[in-house]
Amino acid sequence: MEHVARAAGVSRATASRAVTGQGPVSASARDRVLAAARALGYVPDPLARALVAGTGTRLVVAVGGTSAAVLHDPYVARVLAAAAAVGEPAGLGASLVHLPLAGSRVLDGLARDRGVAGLVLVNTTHAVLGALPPRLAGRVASIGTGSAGVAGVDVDTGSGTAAVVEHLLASGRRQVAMVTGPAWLPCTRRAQQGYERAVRAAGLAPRLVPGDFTVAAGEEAVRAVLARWPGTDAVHAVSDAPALGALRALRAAGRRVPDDVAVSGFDDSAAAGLVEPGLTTATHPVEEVAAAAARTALGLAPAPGALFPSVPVLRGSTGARLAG
Amino acid sequence: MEHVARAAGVSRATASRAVTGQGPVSASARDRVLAAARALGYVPDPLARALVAGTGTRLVVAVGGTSAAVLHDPYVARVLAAAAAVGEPAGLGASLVHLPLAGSRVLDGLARDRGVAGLVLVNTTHAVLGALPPRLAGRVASIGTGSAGVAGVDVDTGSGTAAVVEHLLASGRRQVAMVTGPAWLPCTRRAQQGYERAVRAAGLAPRLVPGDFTVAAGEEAVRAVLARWPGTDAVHAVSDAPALGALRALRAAGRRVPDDVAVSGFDDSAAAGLVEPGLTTATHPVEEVAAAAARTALGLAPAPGALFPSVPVLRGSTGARLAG
DNA sequence: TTGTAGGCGTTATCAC
DNA sequence: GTGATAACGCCTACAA
Repeated sequence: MEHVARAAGVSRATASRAVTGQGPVSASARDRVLAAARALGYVPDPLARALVAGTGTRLVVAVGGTSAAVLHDPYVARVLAAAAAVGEPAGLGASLVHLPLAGSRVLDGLARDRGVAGLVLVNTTHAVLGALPPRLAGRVASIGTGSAGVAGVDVDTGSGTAAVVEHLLASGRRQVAMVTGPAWLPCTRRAQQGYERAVRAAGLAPRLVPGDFTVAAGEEAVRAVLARWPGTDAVHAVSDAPALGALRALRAAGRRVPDDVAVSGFDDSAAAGLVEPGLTTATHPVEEVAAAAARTALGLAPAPGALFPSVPVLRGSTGARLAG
Repeated sequence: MEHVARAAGVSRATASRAVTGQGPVSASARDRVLAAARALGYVPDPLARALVAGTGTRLVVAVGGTSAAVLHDPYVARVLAAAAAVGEPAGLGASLVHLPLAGSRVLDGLARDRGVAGLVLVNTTHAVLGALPPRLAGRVASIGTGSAGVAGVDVDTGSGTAAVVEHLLASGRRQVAMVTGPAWLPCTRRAQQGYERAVRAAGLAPRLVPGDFTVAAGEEAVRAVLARWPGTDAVHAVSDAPALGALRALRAAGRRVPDDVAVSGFDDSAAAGLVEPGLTTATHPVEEVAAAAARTALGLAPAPGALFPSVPVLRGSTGARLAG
């Protein structure tokens, strides 16, 4: 910038004002500075800017979970990529950290780290929300559950789930079980409530089995379902991975899908359209949700007022004839 | 750090030497500084460090491709996550950018941007390697094709592919076609050569059809294969996505897998184990490869001397009895 | 071995 | 409207 200022015949201060657009600058000076900057190929140093502004240079995506294995989840990778895309224009990178269920050590470290520009919480628990250091205030957004001080950005999982379950019921299923999310994760409650609402509206009783976001959990849950309610004719899972596990376990148990048992999931992951039969699920804009959370954490935009929509995607696993 | 130094009764310079481990410090002074740092919860500011060192704060993952859609590829997301994991301890974030096939504009911008600590190239072309600005020298690593000035980190796709194709041949297949990678991507040549080597060793002629890393390309390629060589009894694809597409297209064409036609892919993606029949493929340590590239770009480690290994994973799509 | 002083590139606060 | 000047937090000659 020294060079730019000299080339334009002004001081560094004026040059700075011209490139940032902040503060008073005469039109002629501004034009000369901008021209010089372009000619010299000047690019402002994000570091120095962040240093003086005290804002940090990276957007941290912190994922709650019982083990660091959650960091390998494809969904988490999508969120990270979306966060990186939001930060890129401003020269901000994205980081990925695991947040143990009961530990504010990581959170404290993040709060002290001056390199942290913003924090996006994934799989947010009340414990995390409660342990959030005050220094982070205003720079945090949560995908899912929010709180008084933390903006929550989320999908209308309740309606999305209810719509999928209603499809199961409309196609004649009467014994519909659900593989729920882990008990420690509050935002999966809404999906569960959507299921319960739909099932009760049809005059049926909910059949809940605990699970999580893994294929293995879906397999195990289905074995539990079949043992407890052998007549089950439909299984809905809190996300696609356990639904795919359910598909496998049902097949292993000799049940035909969708003839004997229908299966549905949630998220419309890449694999949902590839398996045979295709997995009925609900889609929602993962990248958009993550980007909105990232922008909110960075103070680039206010938290969206409404929930992002979730719409059913009907495929063969529930007997639908629509292509996958 | 001011506080830490004062608490330890030394100057800022000594405190700095103690925390960085660089330069001469007496043991007693070092211990006092470290103790004080811990007590005060001191965390060095990565920004200020990078500013004075001129090293940047983010690790950029640049992905070559005909369109920005490559940024949504699950494989790219895995690479980004691995890069983020490598940078995290040093307070470095990761960024994701698209590199058009024929454009050094992006590369030039990256070279000027002082926030860039290192660059990891994915889907590297010779054009990109040739257009690499000298200012980036020593801070770049490529996953796949490298060059004189750019460290290449890669998988032994040749042997991995050959091993999978040999499995096809060993199980009696005689008309084995391959869906190759895009012509502009040099590193997929090695996979193709592995296929050709295996096929020729069996006294057969190669049957090549161009494709890319998408499901749709696999579907289209299979239609071309069946039109040209109706007797085809096996299809190997350059990666899992086109292999899964091949699976679908074969089924749509009324061919049974694996009875009529065997199918194999490469990468061992998440979906490979979930489809029915399971997709035979070759696995390799994507995260390790990406982490090695990231470390190399950051100067944290020299480029690995040998190729990372790729080993076949046999599943039902080639008639293997091993579980998927 | 230690302290002092200078600088990394930028923005913000003042006088002018 | 403009130009010095002081930060931001850290590292590193250089001198002691």
